[in-house]
Amino acid sequence: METAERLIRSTQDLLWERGYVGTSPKAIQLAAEAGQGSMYHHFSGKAELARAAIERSGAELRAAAEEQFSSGGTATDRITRYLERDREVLRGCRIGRLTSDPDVIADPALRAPIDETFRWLRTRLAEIIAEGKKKGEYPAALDATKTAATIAAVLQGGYVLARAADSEEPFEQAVEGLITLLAGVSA
Amino acid sequence: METAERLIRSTQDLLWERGYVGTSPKAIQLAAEAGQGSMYHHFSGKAELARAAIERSGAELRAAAEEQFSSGGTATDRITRYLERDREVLRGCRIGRLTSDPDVIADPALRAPIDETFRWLRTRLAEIIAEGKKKGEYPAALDATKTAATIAAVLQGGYVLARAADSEEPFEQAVEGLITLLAGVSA
DNA sequence: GTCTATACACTGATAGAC
DNA sequence: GTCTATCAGTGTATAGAC
Repeated sequence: METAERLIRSTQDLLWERGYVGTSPKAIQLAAEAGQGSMYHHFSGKAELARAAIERSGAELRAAAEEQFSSGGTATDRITRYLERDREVLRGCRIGRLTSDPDVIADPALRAPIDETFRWLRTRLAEIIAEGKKKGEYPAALDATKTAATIAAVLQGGYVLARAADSEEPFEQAVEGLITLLAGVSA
Repeated sequence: METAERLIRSTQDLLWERGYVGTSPKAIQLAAEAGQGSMYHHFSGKAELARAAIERSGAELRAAAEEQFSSGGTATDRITRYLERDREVLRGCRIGRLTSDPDVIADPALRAPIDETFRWLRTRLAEIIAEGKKKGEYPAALDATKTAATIAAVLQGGYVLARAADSEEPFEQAVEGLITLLAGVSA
């Protein structure tokens, strides 16, 4: 694998594991088996490398979600499949966890790919709910945008509760509770 | 105010603002207007000080939530009041945000007060839902524990979405979406 | 493209004086 | 209790050789 590619992937891993503040150029170089000069030849510094890594992770997250969204069945089927997909719950969300980092949120270049990813997710969920409304699966009065935000929030919040408890249980409970609530508004 | 007290409060602020990894003893001393020697006289180091600060923040969070929970009205009234309480959404949750920090999650002494706080919150929400079930406000089949986890998750996830978007909007949408879903299962 | 050398501030403490 | 001195290590680069 090329050096630049190894640097990006190592940064993705370290950002997931340690966050932005907790990730040093030195640690990236070590993980990527690249020297100082090599890293600074390919990237201007930690921020640019992080931007590349976050963009990559965002794209991967979107692709993984789209796999469930584009699978067949009713809107509820597709949403449920997305919610119940296998996840490494205790590691948290690679993208969502970065929102805790003040240096990420303060830098528009680093926040942008995170913003885009969640914006895409909420929009995509809203589209699926809107389709469900058209087919009579949900009442016409259901607000697709708000419901989509609720679904995205349950996942992100589920990760938080799970990491706090050092157990996947609260994540699973939150998801199952949401599925029950969604069933309650179904026609 | 006493020095130890000032140190704890400054640490609470800095942990909220910068996280654990991003908060240095020096920054704490500066904020608390205390010298090095003073800080290390009162606390063994950064970890012990953080523990005191997290415990304090957890207790404050519980007290603030209990204010809404113990107010009058139906279960839905009390939950809605809690969900719609004024919050500094873009700052995120003082406790929840710390779950992103690997050094916090790795140290049982630091994770414990976070775990306790969310465990209390989920239990308390479940009690209120159970009361609602007894009074016929919710169907007997509704799972109080799961629904409680969903509610707690929507708040924590709402913070994540809001910080990603640099806007309170997705938080508010997620909360409103949840309230609609809860109304859907109400009798 | 990659390497080594250098730099300077900051981190998280410890030691001992007052 | 608080202060100042000191310290080994890390963070985040830049400079210039190869």
